[in-house]
Amino acid sequence: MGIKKTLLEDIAKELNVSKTLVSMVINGKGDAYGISKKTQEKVLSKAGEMEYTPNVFARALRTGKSHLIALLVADISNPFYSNIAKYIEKELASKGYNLMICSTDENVEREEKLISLFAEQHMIDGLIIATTNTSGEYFKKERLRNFPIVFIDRYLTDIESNYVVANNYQGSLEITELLVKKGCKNILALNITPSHISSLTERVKGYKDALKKYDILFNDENLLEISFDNIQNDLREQLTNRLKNGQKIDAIYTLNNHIATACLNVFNEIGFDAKKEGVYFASFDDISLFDFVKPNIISVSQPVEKIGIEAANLALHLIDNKGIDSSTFKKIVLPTSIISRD
Amino acid sequence: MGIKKTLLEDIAKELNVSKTLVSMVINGKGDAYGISKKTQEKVLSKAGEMEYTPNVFARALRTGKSHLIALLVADISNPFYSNIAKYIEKELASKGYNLMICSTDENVEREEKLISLFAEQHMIDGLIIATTNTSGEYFKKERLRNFPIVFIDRYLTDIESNYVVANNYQGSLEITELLVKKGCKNILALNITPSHISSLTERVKGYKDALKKYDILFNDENLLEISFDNIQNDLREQLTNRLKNGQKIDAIYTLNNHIATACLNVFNEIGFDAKKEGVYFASFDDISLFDFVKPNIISVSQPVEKIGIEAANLALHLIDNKGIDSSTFKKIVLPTSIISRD
DNA sequence: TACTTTAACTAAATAAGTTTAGAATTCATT
DNA sequence: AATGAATTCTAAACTTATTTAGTTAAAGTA
Repeated sequence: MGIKKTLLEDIAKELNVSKTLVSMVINGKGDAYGISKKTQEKVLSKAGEMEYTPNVFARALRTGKSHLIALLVADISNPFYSNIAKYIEKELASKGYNLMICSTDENVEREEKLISLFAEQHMIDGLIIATTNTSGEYFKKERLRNFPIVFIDRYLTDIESNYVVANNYQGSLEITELLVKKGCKNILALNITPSHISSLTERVKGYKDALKKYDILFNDENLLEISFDNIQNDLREQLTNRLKNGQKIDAIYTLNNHIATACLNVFNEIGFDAKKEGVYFASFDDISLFDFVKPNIISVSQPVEKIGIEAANLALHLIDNKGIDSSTFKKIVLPTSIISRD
Repeated sequence: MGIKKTLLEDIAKELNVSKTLVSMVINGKGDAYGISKKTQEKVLSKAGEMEYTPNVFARALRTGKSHLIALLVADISNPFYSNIAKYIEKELASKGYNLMICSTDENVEREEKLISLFAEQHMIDGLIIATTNTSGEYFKKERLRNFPIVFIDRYLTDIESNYVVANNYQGSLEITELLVKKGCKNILALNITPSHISSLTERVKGYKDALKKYDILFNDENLLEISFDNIQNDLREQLTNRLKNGQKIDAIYTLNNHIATACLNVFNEIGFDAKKEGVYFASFDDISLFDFVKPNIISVSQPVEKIGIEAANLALHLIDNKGIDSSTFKKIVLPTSIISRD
């Protein structure tokens, strides 16, 4: 049946002291409560000897703190998110916090259910989220007021919030600019729909503004919206259609890594050789394997490590200053970098 | 300050019943305890109206069940693990369980600390782990006896355990065989060291047995052990050295995706063109992007979805049958498939 | 000596549920 | 009418910590 866990009371009995005292010492408050050095030592050594580990649930129940933070992302198998997750976890671990990672599958209902489960009932102390929600309505709930939430990757434009994001606008502007400088006049941008999320709208804006900057008229047929739910098929259809009709393309720019890989797949399927056709391939979001992929990929790389670390620390800051400070929102926008593979 | 949470007691007061009754109804035990249908309805509707959600800590404290399962892997940003994680999470969510994912960084101490934190103090109900440990000694601890643990990807040979793994031996044998059939006689295998983990030793065995099967003498200089901590540099050094000296190579076979990507990087660095040199490139572990990578990669693909689902269900099974059944261990070995890109 | 202060410690309340043992009411039976 | 059984519900104990309010004993002071 396994061995019985050591409780505070067991240590207390062994030493003929109260469990109050043991609790105080274990939590490092011995000095603050005036427990003698000798007693503190006795308690600590006995606790070690008996392999005491506190019951996290009893502690969380009493204190209201679980030392647990949740990370909600669309899909943990997306390397962008799994990399961020790695750094968040590392940063939190160093501060004594643990991370729960959950995928929402870009499903608003599931996202809200998870938030309700975790945050509203205070199972977690804080939440880091790449929201898939269209609006901030849900986050205005009374129950979520004052709950430490850090948005990453995407933020909601209709509510004030704490967030850590890459400079999507700037990155997109720069990569488009680079393509233009390489002589491109007809850059086909491939976006995901529904594309209400801030990161995508800003990338679109960056793309358009770069064109404007160089007096290139934005052409409606050069921005395709690919359905997220049926990405492969929809992309194949729209792309082949676009390649046949309309003005000749000199670059394809995918607005995230998800479309980028789908696009590579479609290239294979329809036998499109970007190099042969003289078409540049560019993508927002870099994946390390892009270094070895057949059509050279020019990409915007996001500072995933920085995003992770900043998000973790912002969450911890909000937890520590709950209530206080709640009127000022931290908005952290980090620079991206262009990786031009020639 | 946020709004006060609804408690069982609040519902009880509103309806003039005991919180015992409310608890029973909420937990679906109304019929079992003979609570009248009418009362049950009243309770449920009031609970909905007041947006009641149980306090997970109070519940976990009393019942000893947290409905939390932890997944420990070396590195959540490794696509192999993040994919498995995704399917485990999905499967668990459908059964009312939540997942905590943690990276151990292939660090035994960190792994043991996490197990101690989570499992020994029963923060979690079960553990799914791709262990980085050399031996099963730690898992023999009295405290872990009878704790539901499912090993994935790797298992320990010196203890009996429940595990879900791919058939590493068979997969490695098959891919080596394929290379031999393509005419390769000098296949350079690249392994990670320390390589005590079962998956790697079995892949090595599969590699050697395939050679034996075709009467090819295994050559010691054709199995390089690359240091995990310094993978890029060590690989560069050993590979360039091996390419210069010794018998000419006709294939390179990396024993996991980590070495595979490192190897691709080194190819770039040292300007090695596998295709030009007439060297096949093969790898255990498939990554979807391999489809577009420059030297064609022949790979062994593991059934990640299946591994995730089986592991999740095995963990749940162990949790449900704790104590019972503990003498028989489930060992699930799943078939791999070869992806030969020609 | 009597009173205050300080040091060192403890009993009991508390967090929010679940479970056990039993009570109150109704109904049926002799 | 009394007894037994079934139905429906509840008080109190319990889970394991933390925290509050307070006690005891020793030391210091007037």
